[in-house]
Amino acid sequence: MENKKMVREITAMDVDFAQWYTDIVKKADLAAYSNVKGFMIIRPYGYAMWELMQSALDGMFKELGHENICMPMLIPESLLNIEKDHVEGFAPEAAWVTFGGSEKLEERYCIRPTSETLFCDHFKDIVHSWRDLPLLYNQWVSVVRWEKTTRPFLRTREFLWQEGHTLHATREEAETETLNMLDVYARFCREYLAIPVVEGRKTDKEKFAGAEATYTIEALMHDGKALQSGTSHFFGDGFSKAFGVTFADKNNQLTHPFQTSWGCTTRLIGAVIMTHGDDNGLVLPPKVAPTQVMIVPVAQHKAGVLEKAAELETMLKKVCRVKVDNSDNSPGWKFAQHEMRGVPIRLEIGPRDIENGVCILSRRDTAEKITVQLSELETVIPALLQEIQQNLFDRALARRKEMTYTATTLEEIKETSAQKNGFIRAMWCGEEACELKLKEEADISSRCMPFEDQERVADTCVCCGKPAKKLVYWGKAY
RNA sequence: CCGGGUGUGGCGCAGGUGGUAGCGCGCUUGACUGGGGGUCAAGAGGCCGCAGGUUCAAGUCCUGUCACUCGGACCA
Repeated sequence: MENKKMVREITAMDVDFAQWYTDIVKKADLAAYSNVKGFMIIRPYGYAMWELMQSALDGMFKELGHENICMPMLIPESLLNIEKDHVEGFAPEAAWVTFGGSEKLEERYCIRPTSETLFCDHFKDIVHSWRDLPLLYNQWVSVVRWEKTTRPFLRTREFLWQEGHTLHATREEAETETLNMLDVYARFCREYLAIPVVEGRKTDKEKFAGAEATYTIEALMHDGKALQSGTSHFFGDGFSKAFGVTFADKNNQLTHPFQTSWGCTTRLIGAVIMTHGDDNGLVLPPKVAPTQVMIVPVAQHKAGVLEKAAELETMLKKVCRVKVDNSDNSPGWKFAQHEMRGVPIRLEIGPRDIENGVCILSRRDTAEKITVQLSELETVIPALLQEIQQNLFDRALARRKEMTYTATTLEEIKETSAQKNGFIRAMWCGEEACELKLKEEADISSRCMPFEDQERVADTCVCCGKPAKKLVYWGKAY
């Protein structure tokens, strides 16, 4: 058995979680390193997950009236420079194009790190009247940010994402949009990824460059570190003013519209891995598992076994994403392999089962095995997939609760941070100085000011002792 | 960008004080097998990350460099 563990070559999670993560990404063949430093190749299995996420999210966006669009990849420097805070925020990680063919360009182009400026420049041309609003746009593209350290899915120099950009006639409407879209993300994480998230507002220190307010969903990983899993920004009319976007309102007054943007990325794949995985590898929520049921024939050389497996596959295709593993490997090898890749249900079928008209279903999340009549599969499997989906969410939520602490004094928060990883609920006065001090002394940053759970756990700031304004979730983050 | 670690067949690793490159797994061929990574037999596969240097002789010592990895700073 020792030997078999070595063959599996997955480091145990509790020994070194970060190492476990990078190992499993490679072993499960989700991604590979490219020859371009800091860039990642998303392999078919990982990309299939992304496609499932993409299609679910896109459906949610469209239901709310958003349309897809595609902007250029390059941003003229002059355009990027228009909004001061924005350019300062992104300058440190901008990548530049300076040549076109053999000719040095008059003006260099930034490879988009985000597309607010491009959208504004376009909005300026197409918005004239209140009748043109709102504009509800989204694009599925990749962006480039020259990160110093990279980690597959969590931080790479190029990543796939969607960025929604909307323009509204009133402040209220734009604010509502910002919060609605945050809620779409939160719902998506809960319902599809089985990841519970804390919705809240970022402090000014943590907000997006150029935004008036940034809202976030924060998830908690297996090791107690937080992961910012999606953001939604309210820009006010700051960008419109800077870019000269105007429209004639109902009173024929020239007015600057209000803007939002929101995005989530392939980082969500990392979130799924780090939220649900275990010592045997990935555990995928059924809704985003490329293969939901893997049929493993046993004694497949015997007459009728492969035929029966294929028959079941055809039947089950109507109710789930199913595949047969009829490769040459031994059944035991296949079991381990598909567990490592996180397939939610394994269906074992062999000669004995066929005789009895049954098969065995094995759950990835609990390792539980049940014997099921073949005639009942079409109803049992969808129900089981749903149960697994729910169980993963419940489990993750329970773990998050266990790893959420409360602190009221500086000593207490330092001690909690030193001993535990997780969210720490503590009051805050609103001063950036206290955020900096907590980073310095307790090694934590503010994750968000949650919408819910604004319990007044103390009257004074956990750091400076001045009157407290908000409850903040603090933590170590990826 | 700063600090630690690691680069040796496809993967995981071993190779004190320099002296003909090894092991496990995988792979190939065949046979037996098959309900948790099976067994036997016979094979194939390596400019030891890269570039210099020291030496009669470098995987091993020195210098440089690159890549990966962990942690920090910065960020989705």
